[in-house]
Amino acid sequence: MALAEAILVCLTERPMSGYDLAKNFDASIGFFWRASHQQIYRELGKLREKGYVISNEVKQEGKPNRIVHTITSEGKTALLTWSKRPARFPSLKDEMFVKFYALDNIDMAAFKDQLTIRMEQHQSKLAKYYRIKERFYDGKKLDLNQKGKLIALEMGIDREVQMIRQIEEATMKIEALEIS
Amino acid sequence: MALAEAILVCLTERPMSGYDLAKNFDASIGFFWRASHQQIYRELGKLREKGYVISNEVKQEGKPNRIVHTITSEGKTALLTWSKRPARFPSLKDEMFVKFYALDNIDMAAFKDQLTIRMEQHQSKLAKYYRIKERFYDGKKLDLNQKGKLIALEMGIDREVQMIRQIEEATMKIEALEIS
DNA sequence: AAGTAATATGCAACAATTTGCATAGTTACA
DNA sequence: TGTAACTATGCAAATTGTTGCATATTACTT
Repeated sequence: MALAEAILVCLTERPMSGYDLAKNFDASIGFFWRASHQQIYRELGKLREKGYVISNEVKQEGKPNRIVHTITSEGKTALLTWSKRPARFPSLKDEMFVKFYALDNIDMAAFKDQLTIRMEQHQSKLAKYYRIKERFYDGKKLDLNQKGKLIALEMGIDREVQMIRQIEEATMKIEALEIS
Repeated sequence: MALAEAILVCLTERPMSGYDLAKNFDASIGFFWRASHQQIYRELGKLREKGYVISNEVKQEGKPNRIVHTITSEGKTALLTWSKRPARFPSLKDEMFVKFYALDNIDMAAFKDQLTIRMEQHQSKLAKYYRIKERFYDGKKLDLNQKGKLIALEMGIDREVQMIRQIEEATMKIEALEIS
């Protein structure tokens, strides 16, 4: 249940509302741990119960009031404890691979189209990562925290590059099968 | 919910018991879609209700009886329909990356140890993949189904090689941070 | 003037996953 | 003779994740 920790990690940077966190997940830490706003709000409730965050309502005019969550020292302790526990081996789940296991029972033309779509998705993700890298990291003076994020981002870039190459290669292999 | 489909894919090869499927998931298709035996048994119940499999008890002496599941033509139709739907983009979740986002709030020594452990896990997974490739694919005459599995396996190998390299690089980057 | 997007929060239902337990016989080893 | 591993199945509870809905205001577009 690293969702709790991912939220706490975000809150070490600055106090945030659920909405802020959801945006942060969309554009940053969520590259490596996805979560919807519904999940985030529910988890924030649990974190408040445990005393890992305190929540303050901030009046806003026009818009609905924001509830800003701040990490407590208990929360920081919990983070440190978590950091010492070994990270779980990620369980990969990818329908695309399952389809490779059933080449003789699927619609091959449809599958090839899907591979193309999938490759494009990885390309647009890659482009997004590059934009972020350029905008926030290249040529900037970085503190320890930012350097860590940059390492993760570069690993993400690497992964997308690999996925694109892998799908290209797999597509060619499949085409070769069909000719023979 | 590709678990249902992953099971059906396995059953296209031959009728299997829940136990057989669980082993299959441990050693083959589960590399790309993990599932526990509890999940598999429950899903088999659903597949039976839908008429996608039929289940027959086979008497065994000494051991508990096996319940062998066979895919029906409805099941095969469902597989074909599924194959035409675009595969979901896999949502990656990796605690390790989350920890990179919190370098200034974690126990760095513990984290480095974890990176080492993680690298070893990828190495043993890689070794396993190589053994399977050698044993079942290298120098063998392969049908379409087996060729598809081999493509997936090679993508898996590629991914593990990348992960090992990535973690090595990341470890070096972290060490460089600490010296400066 | 109406529609859409963005801001901001959250409930409820459902689906999927994990974890722990339970049963029960067989085989192999020390 | 005990104990561990393997065969074989499954329930129950808890957690996590997805989908759909609901509210309410501002700002921009058609």
